[in-house]
Amino acid sequence: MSQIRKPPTMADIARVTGVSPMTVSRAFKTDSLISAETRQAILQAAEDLGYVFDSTASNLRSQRSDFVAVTIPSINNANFADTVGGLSDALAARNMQILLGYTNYDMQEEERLIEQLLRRKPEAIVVTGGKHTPRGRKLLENARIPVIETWDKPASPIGHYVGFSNADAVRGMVDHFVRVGYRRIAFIGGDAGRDTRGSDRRMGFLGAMKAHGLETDRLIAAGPPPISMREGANAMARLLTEFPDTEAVICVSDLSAFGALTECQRRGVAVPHDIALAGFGDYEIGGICVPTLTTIDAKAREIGRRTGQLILELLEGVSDAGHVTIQPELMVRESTR
Amino acid sequence: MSQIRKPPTMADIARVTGVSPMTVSRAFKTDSLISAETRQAILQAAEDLGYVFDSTASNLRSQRSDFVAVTIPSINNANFADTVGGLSDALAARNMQILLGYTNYDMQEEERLIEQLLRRKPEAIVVTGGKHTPRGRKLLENARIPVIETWDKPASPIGHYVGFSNADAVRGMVDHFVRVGYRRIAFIGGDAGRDTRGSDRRMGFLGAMKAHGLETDRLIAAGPPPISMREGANAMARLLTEFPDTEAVICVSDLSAFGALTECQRRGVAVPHDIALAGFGDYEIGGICVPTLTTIDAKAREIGRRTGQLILELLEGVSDAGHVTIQPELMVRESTR
DNA sequence: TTGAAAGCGCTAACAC
DNA sequence: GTGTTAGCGCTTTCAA
Repeated sequence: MSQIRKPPTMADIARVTGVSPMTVSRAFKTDSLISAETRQAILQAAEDLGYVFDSTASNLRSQRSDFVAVTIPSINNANFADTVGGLSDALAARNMQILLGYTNYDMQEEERLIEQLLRRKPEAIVVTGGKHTPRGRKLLENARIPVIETWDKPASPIGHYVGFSNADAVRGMVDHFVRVGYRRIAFIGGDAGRDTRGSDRRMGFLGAMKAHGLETDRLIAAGPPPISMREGANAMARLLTEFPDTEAVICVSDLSAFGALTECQRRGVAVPHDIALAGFGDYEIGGICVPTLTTIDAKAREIGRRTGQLILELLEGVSDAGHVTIQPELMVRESTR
Repeated sequence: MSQIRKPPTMADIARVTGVSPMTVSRAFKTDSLISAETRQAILQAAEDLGYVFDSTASNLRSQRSDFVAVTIPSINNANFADTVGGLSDALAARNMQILLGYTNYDMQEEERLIEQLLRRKPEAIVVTGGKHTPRGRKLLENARIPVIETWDKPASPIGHYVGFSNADAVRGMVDHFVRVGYRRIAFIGGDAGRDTRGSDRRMGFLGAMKAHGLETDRLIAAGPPPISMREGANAMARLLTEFPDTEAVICVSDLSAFGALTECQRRGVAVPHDIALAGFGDYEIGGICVPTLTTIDAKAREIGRRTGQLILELLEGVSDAGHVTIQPELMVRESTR
C-alpha cells in the first residue's frame, strides 16, 4: 500500500490541475501575472499533494540563492547575535535567508568557512572584522558578490564595510579616564594576535596612554578568546596582586569586566571607590549589575541593520559603494567616577 | 578588457585540463577513483581559474543538500547557542551545514520558518520544544526527513527527541527546597502560554508545591519571553512588595535570577540570608556572580551533541528511532541554603 | 581510471 | 494570461 513515493513536483501539480508547469511556477511567485482562480486552484492542489517548493532547483535555474552568508567569531556572544538579528530583520523584507557560520576566533577557520559558504552561492557575504588570511582575502576578492566587513574599519577594505575603529573607541575611553583624574590605568584583554578586535582595543589603550605620557605596563593577557567572565575574574586577581595600586581598569568586553567585578566583590575591593572598572560592548549585564558598568556601546544591532540595508541597496544597484562608519558611544555609569 | 565574465564551471576546467567534466567532478570528491596526477592537474586548474564549486547544482542532481535545518527561539541565548554549538561539532564530521532560523518564541513564526527551511531540502530538521501550531506539526510530519524535537520531552513526539521534562526538573528543585526547609516559595517566569519551556517549568513548580501542601500564589509573570535580566529585576521588585515574607524564589532562568539578585543587592536584601534564589540553565553568569546561583544544568551542549549523533545514525540507517532523555542536574550553590 | 548521455526540478526567454 | 523549449551545473548510471 503506502509505498515510499517520490515527493510531488510542479509537474505533478500541473498534471492534476490541467495547466503547464510554467503556470504552476507562476502561481508561487507573488508578483507574476496569473489569474486569481488558476492560482487558487494550483495552491489548493499543492496543499492537497503536500507539495514543498524546491529552492535548490529554483536557485540553480534562476542563479539566485536568496542567501546572505555571514561569519561571526562565536554564536554565543550577545554583540554578534544582535548584529545578526539586525541584519536578519533588514533582510526579511526581501525574504533573504542568512547562512551563518562561526569562526571560533580563528582566521584559519574563517578561511575554511568562507570557502564553504561561497559554494552555496550567496548573494552577498558579511564577515566580522577586517583581517583575514591571505587566501581568505583572495576568496572574498574573487567572489563576484558584495563583501561587507563589519565591526572594524579596515585599513584596506575588500569591498564595503560597516564598522568603527576599535582602537579609537578605547582611546576615547582612556581620554575620559584621564580627564576625570585616573592615571594608573590597566587593560585586561585576550592574548595579542588572535581576536583582532581585542588586539585593536589593546592598541588603542597603549596609544592613548603613551599620548598622555602614562605608563603602559599594566597589561593583563587573559588567554585566547573568547575572553569571558571567568577569564575576567582571573585576570583581575592577577592585576590586584601584581599592580595593587591600580586606579582604573579597562576590560576588552563587559563580560570580562563583570568577571573582574565579581573578583573585586569577593575580595572586598569596592568599585569604583577602590578601583574603577569599565567594559566594552554594552551587554545587558553591564546595565544591570551592581554597580552598573561604564562601557562603550558599539551599536551591535545598528551594525547589522545598516549592513542589511547596504546589501539590499547594492543588490538593487541603487548604491555602489558603502563605507559606513558607526559612531560608538561612551556610556559612563556607576563603576567609574 | 576585463569584462564581466561568467564564473568558471567544471566544463571550463575540463576543457583546460583536457578531461571530461565527469572526471573533474570526481576530482572534487575525496573518495572517488581517480589518478593522483589527474586530480592534481584538475585542482591546480581550478585554483588558477578561480573556480568555486557549485553546491546548488550538486545538491539538485544528487538530491542531497548536506543541510540540517534548526530552529531555536532566540539566537541571543547561551543555552540554545550551546546546543547549536554541540550539534555543529557533531555534524562537522560529515561536513554538514546548519541552516539556522529563530522563532522569537513565537509558534506562528516557527511555522513560517519551518516551511521556509523545508524548501531548502534539509536532510533533517531540529526544532526546539515539543509544541507547534497544527500546520507546523503537519509540515514536520510530512517532511520525509528525520525530525528531532529538543529541550523537551513531548507527550506525543513527531519523530525523535533529545530532551527532558522541564516540569520534572523544576519539581526536583522544589523538592530540594522543601527538604532544606523552605516553605514560602515563589516562581518568577514569563506570561503563560508563549514560551512553552517556561510554562512547563511553572507547571512543575505548581505541581510540586501542591504535592507538598504548600501555597501556590507566589507567581510573578514577568511579561512575554525572552525573560532576561531586566525582567527578573522588575519581577523581584514586585515580589518583595507583594509577598515580603517570601523565603525562596525559583526563576525561569539564570538570567532572570541574576536580575532578581541585583534587585536584592540594590535594596540591601541579603541572598541567601534574607531570601534564597535559584535559576535554571547553568549559564556562565550563575557560576561567577556573588553569590553564585543555585541552578539546574540542562546540559545544553550535550543536547546538541546527542542530536547530531542521532541525525548521523538516522541518515546512515544505523538507528531508526531516537528518544534520548537527558538528565538535568541540580547544582546547589551559594544563593540557597 | 575515464567518458557519454541523461536528467535532477525549476524558470528565463520567447511565442501566442 | 498561458504554453513551449531549453538549460542552469552538476552527478547518476552505464559503458569502455
